[in-house]
Amino acid sequence: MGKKVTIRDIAKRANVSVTTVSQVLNGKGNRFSKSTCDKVFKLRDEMQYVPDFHARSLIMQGSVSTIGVLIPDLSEPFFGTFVEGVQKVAREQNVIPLVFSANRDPKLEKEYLQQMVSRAIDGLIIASARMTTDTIKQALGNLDIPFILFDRNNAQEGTRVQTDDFHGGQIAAQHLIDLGHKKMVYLSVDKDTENFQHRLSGFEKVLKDNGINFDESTDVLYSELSREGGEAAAKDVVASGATAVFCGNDDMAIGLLKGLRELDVRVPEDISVIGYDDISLDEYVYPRLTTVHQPIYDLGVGATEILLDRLNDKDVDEKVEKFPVHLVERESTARPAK
Amino acid sequence: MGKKVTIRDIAKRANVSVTTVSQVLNGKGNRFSKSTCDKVFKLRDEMQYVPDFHARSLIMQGSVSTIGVLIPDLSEPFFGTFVEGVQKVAREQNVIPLVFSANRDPKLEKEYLQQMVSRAIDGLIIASARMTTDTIKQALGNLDIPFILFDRNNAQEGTRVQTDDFHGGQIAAQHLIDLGHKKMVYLSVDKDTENFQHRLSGFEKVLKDNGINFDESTDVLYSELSREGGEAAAKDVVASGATAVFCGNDDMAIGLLKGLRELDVRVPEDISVIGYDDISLDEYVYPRLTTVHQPIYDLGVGATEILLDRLNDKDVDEKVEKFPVHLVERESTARPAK
DNA sequence: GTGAAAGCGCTAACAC
DNA sequence: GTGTTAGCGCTTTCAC
Repeated sequence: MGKKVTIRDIAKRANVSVTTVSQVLNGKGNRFSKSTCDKVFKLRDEMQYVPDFHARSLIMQGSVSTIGVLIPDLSEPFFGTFVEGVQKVAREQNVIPLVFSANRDPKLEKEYLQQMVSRAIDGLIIASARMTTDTIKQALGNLDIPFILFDRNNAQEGTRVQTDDFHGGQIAAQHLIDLGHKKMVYLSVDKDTENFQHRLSGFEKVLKDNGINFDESTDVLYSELSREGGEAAAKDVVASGATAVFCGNDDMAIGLLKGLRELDVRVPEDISVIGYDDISLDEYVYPRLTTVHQPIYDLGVGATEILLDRLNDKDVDEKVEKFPVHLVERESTARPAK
Repeated sequence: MGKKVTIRDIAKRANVSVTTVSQVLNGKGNRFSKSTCDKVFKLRDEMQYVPDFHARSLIMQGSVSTIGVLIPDLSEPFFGTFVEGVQKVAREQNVIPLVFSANRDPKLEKEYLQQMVSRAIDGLIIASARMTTDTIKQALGNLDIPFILFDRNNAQEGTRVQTDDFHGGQIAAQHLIDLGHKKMVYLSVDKDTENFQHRLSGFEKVLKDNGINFDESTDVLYSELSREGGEAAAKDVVASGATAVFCGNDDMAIGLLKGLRELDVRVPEDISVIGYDDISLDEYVYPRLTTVHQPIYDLGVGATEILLDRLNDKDVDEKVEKFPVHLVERESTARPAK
């Protein structure tokens, strides 16, 4: 017991050659007699044969079947949802996704990347702020494994899926202006990650266009990109004197909600809060969070579809696919108090 | 470009044999001259050689290095956190975790299981209510791949990690009783999943011991095990006339909080709510959720440690490791109104 | 209809 | 110090 059943074992028991077994089991058994086929199939079930993936893929290097997914942190629902999108497409197209969460550790990211390469993955989806296209290409060696970049990535090249962050920033600003706010701040993360920068640009542009003062040196607040970070920023937000704050993402916004509550600042009566992402939690915090919706699940779906397309036709050009964002108005924003 | 670099290519360029390259690269090169070693290392870097995992593991079937993790849904932070725990230990012990999220689809679960087997994983961690030990053993064929069961599992056998659900139920009941509640209901999922049943038993026992009426046919409310499910149950909860409700898990509790708010029922003034799990969100909902803490991350750590122990010494007995639970008192519970 | 043999990339005895 | 050789489990060409 416990010994792995091989195609040889089956062959022996069936009194046929390994070739026969292999062919029959792979549906290429037209040329064999029905009785032989039946015998082999029966034996496979009986002996619970499972083909050895390693041996198999050692030979059939070509057959698309595994993609790697590298993300920062699985305990964040944001990435979990993204991965679910990936898995959906993978499932449909019969490819196996290998998911690694690298905990934002560059060393680990590289290690996992190598792992995936050595496991002969056919393509990659990478979500990591830290990794540059160069780092990735280097880790990939001179193999030309196609990869798709996602979110928080400074990359200027490479195929990738994105949402329109600039427009997202605009949407947030317009909403706040429509409500009548005159003094707003942007709460973001202290890294010049491209997409947060874009959001700021869009936000700032609309403010300026509407003749509202916005000074990056004082009206952008920085904190950690997490609920804890948002919570910690509460007193800075209050100190800023703003009547509305645009948060870099929903996690920060949700943290901020808590922080403000503890300072006895009412949302949205005293301060309006608008987030970014539209994670499922937004519906369940109090007050329900107004936010800019990003189609996270769809991004997972889209990234995977693009990747799989490229795998099937290697010569598809590098491209950037942008997904639309939109406002989801809930209860954390309102007209400022007079 | 694009062609995979093999150990042979290196050997050729270095004018040595494949053995030499293999040995040197695997740190077993004491017996080779320094110059040879240097040459090989240099070439490896230059040519960006990455060993082929498949070829390698085809031979070294024994060397522990990959474990499979099968969970229901990655977008649930509960499981995400669990997996992070797994990854931590895996990282430390240099094993690679393959994570699959099967979306609660039994067919998919089986498929992924087979995938993992064919990828020659050395051990498994399975979190799935649906899978019985038999199903698993069957999917595993006659291989004796060690596996650890986790959460929501009806299994009566097999090594597994658990928390003390019975005690958790007792804790919840005691807390509510201490606050002075006399009429309580249990909101759970309509599946007789063992651990929810245990929680109920513990809850009920303490109530009865305190001379409080509890009738399973009327005082147990059922709904979906999700935030949506909790929300939907709000009116039933109100209709029950209870002053406190014990929820099967935090997701339900958080949904319930929202549902009650929409019904203009105040928590905890009108109704107290206590959850189960202690997911990180609890701090951020309003009111902050009182709950029974399960060490989710630690469970991931524990499960992995046990698995790895078994892998290193196959003869460890099947065992059940229980992790302690405790009350986390926040703001969603209070004395009932007079 | 069926099987023998080669070989995927690698490691590990065992020679020399 | 270094190379030869066999073989992991599988697929595939080609011969019978």
